[in-house]
Amino acid sequence: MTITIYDVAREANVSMATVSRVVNGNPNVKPATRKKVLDVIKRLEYRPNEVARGLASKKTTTVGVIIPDMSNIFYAELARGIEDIATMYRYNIILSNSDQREDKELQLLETMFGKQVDGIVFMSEHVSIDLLNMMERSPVPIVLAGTIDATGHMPSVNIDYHQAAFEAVNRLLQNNHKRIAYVSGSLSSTINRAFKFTGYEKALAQAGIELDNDLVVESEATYDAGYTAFNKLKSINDAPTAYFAGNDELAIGLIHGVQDAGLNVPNDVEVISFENSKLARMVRPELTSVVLPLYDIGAVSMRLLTKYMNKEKIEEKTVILPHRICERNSVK
Amino acid sequence: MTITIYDVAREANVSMATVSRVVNGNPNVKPATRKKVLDVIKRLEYRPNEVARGLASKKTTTVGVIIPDMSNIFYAELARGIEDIATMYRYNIILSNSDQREDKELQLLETMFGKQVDGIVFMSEHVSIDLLNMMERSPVPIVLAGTIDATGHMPSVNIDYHQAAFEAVNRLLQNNHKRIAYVSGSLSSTINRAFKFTGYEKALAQAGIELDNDLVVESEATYDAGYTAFNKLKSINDAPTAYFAGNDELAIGLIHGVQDAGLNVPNDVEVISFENSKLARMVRPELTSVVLPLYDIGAVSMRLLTKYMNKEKIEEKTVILPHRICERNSVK
DNA sequence: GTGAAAGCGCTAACAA
DNA sequence: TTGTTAGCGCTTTCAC
Repeated sequence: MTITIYDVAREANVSMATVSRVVNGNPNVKPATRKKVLDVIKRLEYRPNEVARGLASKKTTTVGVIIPDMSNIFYAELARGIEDIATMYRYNIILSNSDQREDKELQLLETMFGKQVDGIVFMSEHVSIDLLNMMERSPVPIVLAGTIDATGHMPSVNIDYHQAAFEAVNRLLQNNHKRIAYVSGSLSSTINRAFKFTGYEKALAQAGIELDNDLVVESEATYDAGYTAFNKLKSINDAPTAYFAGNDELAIGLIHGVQDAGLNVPNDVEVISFENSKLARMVRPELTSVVLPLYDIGAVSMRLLTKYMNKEKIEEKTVILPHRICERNSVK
Repeated sequence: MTITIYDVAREANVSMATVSRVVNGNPNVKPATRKKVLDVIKRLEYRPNEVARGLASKKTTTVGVIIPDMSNIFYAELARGIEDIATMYRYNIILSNSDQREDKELQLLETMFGKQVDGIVFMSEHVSIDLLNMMERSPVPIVLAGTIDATGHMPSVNIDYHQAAFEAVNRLLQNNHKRIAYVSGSLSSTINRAFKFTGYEKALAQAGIELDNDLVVESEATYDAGYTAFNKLKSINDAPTAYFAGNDELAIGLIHGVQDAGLNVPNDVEVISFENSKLARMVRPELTSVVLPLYDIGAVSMRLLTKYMNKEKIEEKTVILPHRICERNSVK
């Protein structure tokens, strides 16, 4: 038998409204009766039913988080930032994996609406029109974390990927490389295609180097793919002497490819990464990398969401966090 | 204006009970009226309010997951297994980080009870008495995933850590090592202390080697800690020639320590790990490791939980999954 | 096969 | 300062 607010009221000889008041910290309760109620609550081990509360108040203090893959270190870090800020603001999180499948993303949004979440943080490498339509008709605020909405309609938090990629490639250019490869994750990812790739392009153009499509390889964003990419590129004519890797795993795969070919990083081949997860220090040489502040992106997204949920005034609906390059030893 | 079951009923000229029946797939509805209702639902874009449903039915189809740190690759993998099976059974997941702090764990349980979750999957390196007491008085089933309950009262899924550690150390013994170090994560972790350590102990004893406490180093379970541990042990008298690492990060730190000291793995020093995450293949040499089936532990835990939630008969309340050693190149 | 009506446990006016 | 009373949107008997 679960005990309800009504039981407490009866035991304490007050109305349920009064119990509700003390439970919700409403100041309009005489200290004496507050104490009386609190005592009964403790004695009966009363615990408010948040579902009932949610139905009555139309607020569930839970937010939905839609993530491509929580076992991916990249997204796990983002999610941790989200969760930390969520708990700071007393929200709980319903976390679901979408595996980047649009149908699942759509269905997950639907599920979260049904569960009456107070808001949603959404992550994906590509936001389709259908998704955007659904989001714009959302009953609750949604913010995009580390994900790009081409229309710019949705609140979002990111870094300037284009500029960051530009700088990364420039860092390589600085060492006089003429043949710089871009080993990217999937180019169906908006960030990879429309921002990082164009940053790469721009840096080359500015250095007067013609883009060679043979030097841009699209693959999964994994260690094996990096390894494979190097082995594919090492034997082409005029092979690249430097690599811009889409993420740390790719970079490590690349480096091991180089080393297994009897070459040295950074003396024979230089590699710059784009992520700076804790993996970056777990290779020899350690990775020089653009630092993507994943945790912060998650945290700021959630903070932004709380502002929407509280109907606070929003200064920046599209926030761009700063980035930098962390110098280590994969680039001279 | 959100539209409710009542709106649908009115538009379809039926009672809300009938709408409820079609929404819930109750067969006692004439096909014609079912169709009529379905049409109205589609036209009005009606979406059932799961909170109201939860209040009325006393089931929320959501389960709580308490995890030490979701940004830790180890737990993230476990959580992914949990989530996959949860969605397979149409549950959603409320995920919260405890950072292994008992007060947070306690409070998180309380929160989840309040949210009326239908069940809980709990992970922690140490389950205190207070926690156990609270769990035994839980209104909903709880299963422990990859975590040990000394009393054996709670349902749980694990591997035989003791035996696995025993085998790992034996693998090293097989190569005639006499000085084998155990670089563990925190020994306040029940698994590390009561199972892996004793497995190590037993293997040594059986080989007639006396336990040397200088060779067991307790640290964080991180890359840096592994690196540091090697540097601490390399210069002691009769330094270890083989290492049993508590997890992959530790193992990689150890290996880089060895290499930075100008030594070779596995020729000068051998290292065996205990985890086999994807990191295991991202070092040179690749790690020989006990494979801890994290994803499966998560998946099986969740499956077990569904059985409890459905009040199915439970065959094994304490499930032990099989393990094995994956041979790669950090051990000869 | 369908409807009426009583809750589920709480919040939030509104009165007193 | 406290109590009364409607709901919140749905499920679930129980009749018909």
